[in-house]
Amino acid sequence: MDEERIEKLREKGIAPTIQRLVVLQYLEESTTHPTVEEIYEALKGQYPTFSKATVYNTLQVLTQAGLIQELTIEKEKAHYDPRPDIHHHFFCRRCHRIYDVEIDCSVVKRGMVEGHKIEMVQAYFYGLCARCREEGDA
Amino acid sequence: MDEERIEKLREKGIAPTIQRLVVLQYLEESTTHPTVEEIYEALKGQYPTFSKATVYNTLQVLTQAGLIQELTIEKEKAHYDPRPDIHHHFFCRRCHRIYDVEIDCSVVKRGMVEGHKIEMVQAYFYGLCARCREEGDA
DNA sequence: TTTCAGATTTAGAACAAATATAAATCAAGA
DNA sequence: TCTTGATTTATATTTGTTCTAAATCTGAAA
Ligand SMILES: [Mn+2]
Ligand SMILES: [Mn+2]
Ligand SMILES: [Zn+2]
Ligand SMILES: [Zn+2]
Repeated sequence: MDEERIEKLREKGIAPTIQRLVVLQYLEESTTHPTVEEIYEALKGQYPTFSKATVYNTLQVLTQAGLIQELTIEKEKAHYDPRPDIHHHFFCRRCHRIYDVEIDCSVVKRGMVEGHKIEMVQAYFYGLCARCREEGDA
Repeated sequence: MDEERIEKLREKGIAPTIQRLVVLQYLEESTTHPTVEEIYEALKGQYPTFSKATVYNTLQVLTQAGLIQELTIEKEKAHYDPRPDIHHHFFCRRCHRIYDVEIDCSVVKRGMVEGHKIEMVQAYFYGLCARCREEGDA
């Protein structure tokens, strides 16, 4: 059930509309850090009048509320992550998959770098992923 | 003199045209991690027929050659960094300044994370910079 | 129940960064 | 000097995102 999800939104003062619940559910069930386009394409069939503007609006609302986070790992388009906590990511240049990476960095924990107060962190590793490395070369 | 700069380009097989030298020099003398717009605005007066397309082309060539690097620290627009080596950055939400941050991360040094081969790294810290913190609050 | 007001959704226009295109210019070697 | 390929340039196009204004929905008040 999405009772949990409804509660999650209510706690942040966000009206739990069907559209918002569907976007949040899709994100939470995904592991790929999807883009707006991917979210929209996946959900538009399910809901006839569903609009891309709503996807943008919803993701903005959820991000601002700290329920999800936005990744700028690709220059061209934003990706979205159902996990709002600080964690790192790996982007494969071959298959374009985005992996979560579990590392804990002492600097992040300290909350300060060179006198600057850290409020958010994004760390992106780029290269060739394990899966792609096993297959063909380069 | 820009003899050094000419040599730098030649080593990478890049023809040292005036436009490329001027862009590279501007970048090397900057400390702000400028955008295409900023680079173009700063240089267009200096060179009458200078074009924004050339700035885009040049930055792409220099980035691919590994002479500079591109930062996706802001979703809206790319910033450019004369230092091609791995180092981290801090972005101030108040003044929008981008600071270099000198940290060395053991994961980066190892060159591997969870089976994925690391070829490049971008780590972005966001928050309130030292300068802004001293001044007004929030 | 009906009415109303504010929030939300929606379609499409507008915007901005970046890329693609094709003509003009340049530079080096024959 | 002529030729050829690389580079620059102006402009058009593309793409992701934001803005706008009308339509729709929802919940409270009458
Ligand atoms: Mn993640
Ligand atoms: Mn830097
Ligand atoms: Zn891969
Ligand atoms: Zn600041």
